[in-house]
Amino acid sequence: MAHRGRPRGFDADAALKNAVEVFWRQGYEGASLSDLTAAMGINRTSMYAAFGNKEELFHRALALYAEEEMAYAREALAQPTAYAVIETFLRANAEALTRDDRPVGCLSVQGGLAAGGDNGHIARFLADSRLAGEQALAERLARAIEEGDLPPDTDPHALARYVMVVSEGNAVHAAAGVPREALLASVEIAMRAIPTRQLK
Amino acid sequence: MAHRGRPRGFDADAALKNAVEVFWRQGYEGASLSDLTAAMGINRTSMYAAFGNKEELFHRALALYAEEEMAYAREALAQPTAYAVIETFLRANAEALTRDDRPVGCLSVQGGLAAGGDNGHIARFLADSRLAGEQALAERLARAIEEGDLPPDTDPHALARYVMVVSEGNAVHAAAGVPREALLASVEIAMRAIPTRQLK
DNA sequence: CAGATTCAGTACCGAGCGGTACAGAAAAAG
DNA sequence: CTTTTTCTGTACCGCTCGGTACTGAATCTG
Repeated sequence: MAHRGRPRGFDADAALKNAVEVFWRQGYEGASLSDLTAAMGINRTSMYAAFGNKEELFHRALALYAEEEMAYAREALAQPTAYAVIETFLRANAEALTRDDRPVGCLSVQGGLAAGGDNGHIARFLADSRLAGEQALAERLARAIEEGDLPPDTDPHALARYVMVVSEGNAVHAAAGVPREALLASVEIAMRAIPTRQLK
Repeated sequence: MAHRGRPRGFDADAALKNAVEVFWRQGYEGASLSDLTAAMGINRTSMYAAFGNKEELFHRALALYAEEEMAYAREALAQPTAYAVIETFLRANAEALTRDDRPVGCLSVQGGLAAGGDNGHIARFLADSRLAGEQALAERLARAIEEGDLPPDTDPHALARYVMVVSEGNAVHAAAGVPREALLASVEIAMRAIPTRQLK
């Protein structure tokens, strides 16, 4: 199928990347179309032609965020031991929450927590996406139990949920301006709750 | 000073209590004046006469929330040992986050996380109020160190921050619909990071 | 009683929202 | 060249927002 007419004059991926930052800083409801299009450097009309509407733009933005800004999570899952998986994840998470070239905090956490009215499905969508990460971690921990890397009576879902609780709590702290070193100190304490193979 | 004119025809405290629930469920920006006055059972005009404006109403609502819904935190601080203080706080917190006669989650956490634009000072105000609680806990833990109740090399601020991280992470989970038992399981794991006098 | 204050209710303000319509220019295919 | 598609830009849609003005009735003090 051939292409007819004037081609798109902007880089949709680059524009989406800029939209991510706006949603990250201001949340779904707090980011107005004027904010978004201004940051994306394109016109209102072009945005609707390229992405459909605000909600679809948000979905695309969250997908890009998960792919680029959460890459450390997938890398952490590849660590050889459960302890290393968790420690790598939480430390990288604390650093990602406080990168000085990015908004502080986590897009998924602060993007839709307050959306309780008409946009309740946004909050549910974000919660489900976080739950998917928690599930992936639980499966990795279940494998660790099979490998004798965690005590056999460990509940992998409960442990994964605890890790995500620390991650999200740190996200709330980061959004409040707590510095990186303080987040890492919380990670260090949190790691004391993780069983190690040696202690078994 | 005497009172002249028609007296107020509604219970301001009861109306404020209803406003708390709306802010709790929908956040600061998500709660419209129509939502608020409808729940409070009073007129728009009466609200402005009694509370000033939306932001002052929110301040009053948060104060009432801290006084009534966070009473368990002050009770927890009165526990005899640091371990008991933390465990009592986190368990009561998990239950408060999932009371079926109240909105799920924490007003302070979900009330203003997404407020990044004009209402940024709301988020900062909420963060400061959470920090005050963290500071109170840190002082209680410092006393515990003096009493030999925690190892002398313990950093009370870091430990208090960790406890608040767990509390806020659980608040995020609760807002996502995670049930009480799951929150309590995270508390149980989190407690493994808390030193006890016996283990010293 | 008169005067003061608050009541409930409604209509309205300017502003911003998400989204659309329409303009005229630009760049591709045939 | 014509046609088609997308471009940029502006104006506008209906709606909701927080907040105000005004009305007439109600209820207090003095």
